[in-house]
Amino acid sequence: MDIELKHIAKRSENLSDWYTDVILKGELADYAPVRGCMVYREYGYAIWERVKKLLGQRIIDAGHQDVYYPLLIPRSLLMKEAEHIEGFSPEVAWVTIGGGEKLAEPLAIRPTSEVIIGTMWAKWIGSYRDLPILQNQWANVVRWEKATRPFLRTLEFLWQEGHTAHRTENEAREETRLILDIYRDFAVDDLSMAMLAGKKSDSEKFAGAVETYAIEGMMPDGKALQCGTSHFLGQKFAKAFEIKFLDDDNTEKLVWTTSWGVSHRIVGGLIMQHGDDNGLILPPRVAPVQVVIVPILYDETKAQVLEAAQKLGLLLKSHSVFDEPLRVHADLDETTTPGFKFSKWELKGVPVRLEIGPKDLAKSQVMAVTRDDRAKRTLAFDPGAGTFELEALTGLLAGVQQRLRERASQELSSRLFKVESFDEFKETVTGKGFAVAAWDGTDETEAAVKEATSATVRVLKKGVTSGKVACIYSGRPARYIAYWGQSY
RNA sequence: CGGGGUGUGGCGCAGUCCGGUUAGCGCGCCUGCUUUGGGAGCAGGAGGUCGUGGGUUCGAAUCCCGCCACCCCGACCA
Repeated sequence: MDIELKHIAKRSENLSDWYTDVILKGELADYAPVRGCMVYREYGYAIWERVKKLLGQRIIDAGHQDVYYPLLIPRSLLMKEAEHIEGFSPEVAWVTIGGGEKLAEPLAIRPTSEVIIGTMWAKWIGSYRDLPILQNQWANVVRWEKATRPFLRTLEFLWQEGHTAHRTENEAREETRLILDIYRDFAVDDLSMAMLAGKKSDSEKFAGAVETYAIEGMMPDGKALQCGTSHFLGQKFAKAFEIKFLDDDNTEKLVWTTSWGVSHRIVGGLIMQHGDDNGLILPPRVAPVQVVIVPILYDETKAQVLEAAQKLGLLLKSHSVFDEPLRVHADLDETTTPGFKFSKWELKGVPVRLEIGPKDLAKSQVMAVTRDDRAKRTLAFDPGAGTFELEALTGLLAGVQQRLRERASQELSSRLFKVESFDEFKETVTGKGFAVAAWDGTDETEAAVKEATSATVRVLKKGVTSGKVACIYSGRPARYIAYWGQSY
């Protein structure tokens, strides 16, 4: 049966409008009365809380501990690392008045926390025995962006920023790559997303980094979205902030540091990679509501059906899926029709819906519908005996999680194009996806390509080429094979 | 930040060009009855001073200027 979708734009026709519609009408977020800022509503914040839980656990499991540093950073600290301030100064917001008086020294609202953290580390680190330092903070930061979009780019955003200090270069480099793996695994396993992971070109590096690695997702409009970055900072910040330690050979050395972050932008990527014309499709691991129960109410049977729906809800709440209590919501509202509820929860992307009506009750079953493929099947449920096919439900949830992952993976594969000519290159990066193309490795070439196509190197493919391949733009011997694309 | 567009009950819009009684419509909302397995129907009702500040005028949603916000394209960025 056809569904009338008068309320949201079609994802297949207008991704941009669809994106805004599902966020506003799905009640994830709303625009705040401050330019470029958004309010996370209950459902949207719940998704972020899931990200915090799942990614946070991976970070903790890798040996890091959570901390919290101040929001405000004295100007003098921010100025200490030259590349860092050069990169960030255009987008820093400043506090110049406090308590009604002009401040002697302006305070920056943190755009990121390297400098204030480095300052404290210089105080805390004395010996090699104090290393490594493995910290993570969940925080908000402000970057004065010119153009904003919910989740993808906002003036204030929520993120996780990790900061580590190490005794040796090698250890810090390993940390950088470990985090990249954690980010990729989190995106793939928990969010069912598809990502390219690799090193950034110099021009795309973090301000103050020696090397930057990133995970990059591909969106349905053919544009890339950077979803997480991991930076090897070398000794640049250690030098600027004099973060030194006495090694076991009794000589004073500078530490090696890293920093890395995933922001709420990844929620924007999650939304875009998984939806359909009916709204969001959330992978069960991150879905705030994994199962919604919709009772089908008629006057004569209302009482029994409501009671059964409630019982089912309680039963499911005590069940665990993916090692966590099942997140179930029984939508017992008697003032809206079942059809309305179906659409509403589909818009919100709930992975599994359980319908229970008089016909089901008579047959001791419920109707289960999976969000991604809308497949229907019955599951045995006996309210009297309190029995339900819990394992089958777990299987349905696992199935959604896996199908989404496979679909995203196929979608990414279908958007990788090996290109041999610059014409092909241009066509690919304007709406099709990633161009996999040889690059001579120079800033000039990357800048020229960006000028001509607005595409940049998103990440480099591993390894250096033999030099026999010609750069897609300059024709000179290539140093790298790169994934190029236009980005958000 | 440059170019383009938009701003009128909660949402989507008409009205603006060419100023003139009580600013309309659809959806939503409230009440009642009938409904309820894919966004229910009928009846009644509430709700806006036209983004905002100034100006022109006897009179401004409508004309002029400033500002703000949002959308699209570009530049910049997680």
